[in-house]
Amino acid sequence: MDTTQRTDQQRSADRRRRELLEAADRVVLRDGPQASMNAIAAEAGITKPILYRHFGDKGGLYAALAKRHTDALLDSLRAALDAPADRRERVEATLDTYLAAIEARPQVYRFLMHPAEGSQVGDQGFDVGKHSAPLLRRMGEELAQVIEDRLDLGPGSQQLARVWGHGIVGMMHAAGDWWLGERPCSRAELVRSLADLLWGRLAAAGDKVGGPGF
Amino acid sequence: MDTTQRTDQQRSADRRRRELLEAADRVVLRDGPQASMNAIAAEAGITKPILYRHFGDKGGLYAALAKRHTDALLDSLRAALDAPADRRERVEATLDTYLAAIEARPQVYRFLMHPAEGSQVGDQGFDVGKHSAPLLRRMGEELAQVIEDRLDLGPGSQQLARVWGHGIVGMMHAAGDWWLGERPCSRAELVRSLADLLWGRLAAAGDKVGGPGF
DNA sequence: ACTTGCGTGTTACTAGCGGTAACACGAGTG
DNA sequence: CACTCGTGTTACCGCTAGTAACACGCAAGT
Repeated sequence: MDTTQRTDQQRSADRRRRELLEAADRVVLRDGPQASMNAIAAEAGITKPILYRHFGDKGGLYAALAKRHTDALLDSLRAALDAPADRRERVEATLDTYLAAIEARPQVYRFLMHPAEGSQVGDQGFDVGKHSAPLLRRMGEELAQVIEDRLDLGPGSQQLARVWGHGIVGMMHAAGDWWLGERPCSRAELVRSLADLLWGRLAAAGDKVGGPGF
Repeated sequence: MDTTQRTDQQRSADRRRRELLEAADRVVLRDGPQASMNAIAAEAGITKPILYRHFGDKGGLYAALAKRHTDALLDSLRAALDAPADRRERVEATLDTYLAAIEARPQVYRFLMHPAEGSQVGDQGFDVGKHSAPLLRRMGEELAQVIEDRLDLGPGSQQLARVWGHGIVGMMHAAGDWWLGERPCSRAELVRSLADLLWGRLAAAGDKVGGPGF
């Protein structure tokens, strides 16, 4: 009841929670996102109700799990975005950081973005649809803030920055997802191609064959 | 055994299949993607095993359901992409077509892209993660083909076109998703902002405040 | 020392899901 | 009349998320 005791208990609970999260991480990374609560509990050496006491429901556990990876990724992206270099270099560094992250830990990435990847039957996997969006949204909003803070876009800059933030994040995400699956080129080439796209090479390219408006 | 009879039966089966798909469509659009096979069967006025005989499993039914909407969307996108106009106009028309589609039928869109949106408990919803990707991939590949066919990109054009195809589709998708949720601006403004981004306005913008490399 | 409370853990259960086996009716065919 | 074959059903399995109810241990209060 007194404060010190409460603190002790709280600490112990926090440690337990961390242990449970680490166990969940192992299972999810091994079995994919359709890992059952039973399996996670077993990995942690305890039984289901304890998991539910700590995380409420499966969504809660997933959210806690996702937050760890999400925060880590966002931290490294912020670092790349804040590096002292010119704009194109920073953009390329940020793209490369993101791609390096998903390349280094594809299981984590697939867990965050592609929930029911390995599922085939019952499929009560995590409903990541609900939770992967937040990651993309957070990245979009953060990028929008950076754009608005640092670029002079004239009137309507806030709205423009937000559109661009979400659009660029989506571009990075989709291209990265495709690249991770097919590996059609090196990471550096992908980064360069995307930066070229953002730098207007699409508009600047010439037409290939003659045609009316073409 | 004879051909006419087989044809009759096949026709009847196809009609039945269409009816079932329409019933499934109604249920999914009403109950969200976590609609149960039982509910779909009930809406169609039959029982589960018939559904399974027609579609194999839940994924099969979803795939058939998704294919209808996906094909329709891709058709209208192709039309916009092929319109006789200059490049920027075509890009804007395509973006606008996509956004108009998701704006007009947001339930369909959310079903295709955000599987477990309304789920809260058991959540054995469709695993759209597995099936939404194909839509984005198809759009990316088609766009890549168009880009490669019509633009003169110099050496490495095929790879560049594919990166751009998937990247642009991802940009459109993410921006559209965000826009559909928050409606921060009109559709036309969004289209214009995205086209501006593709036209290199990000690179062309000036810095806002003085700084070393900034 | 005895009881009271509380945190931690368990077993045993419910409700609902996807999916399937086994059976039943109806129509055309030898 | 028997025989198949398509269409439909009921009744079940195994699995899941999530929950009640009970049991141990340990510190505090009297």
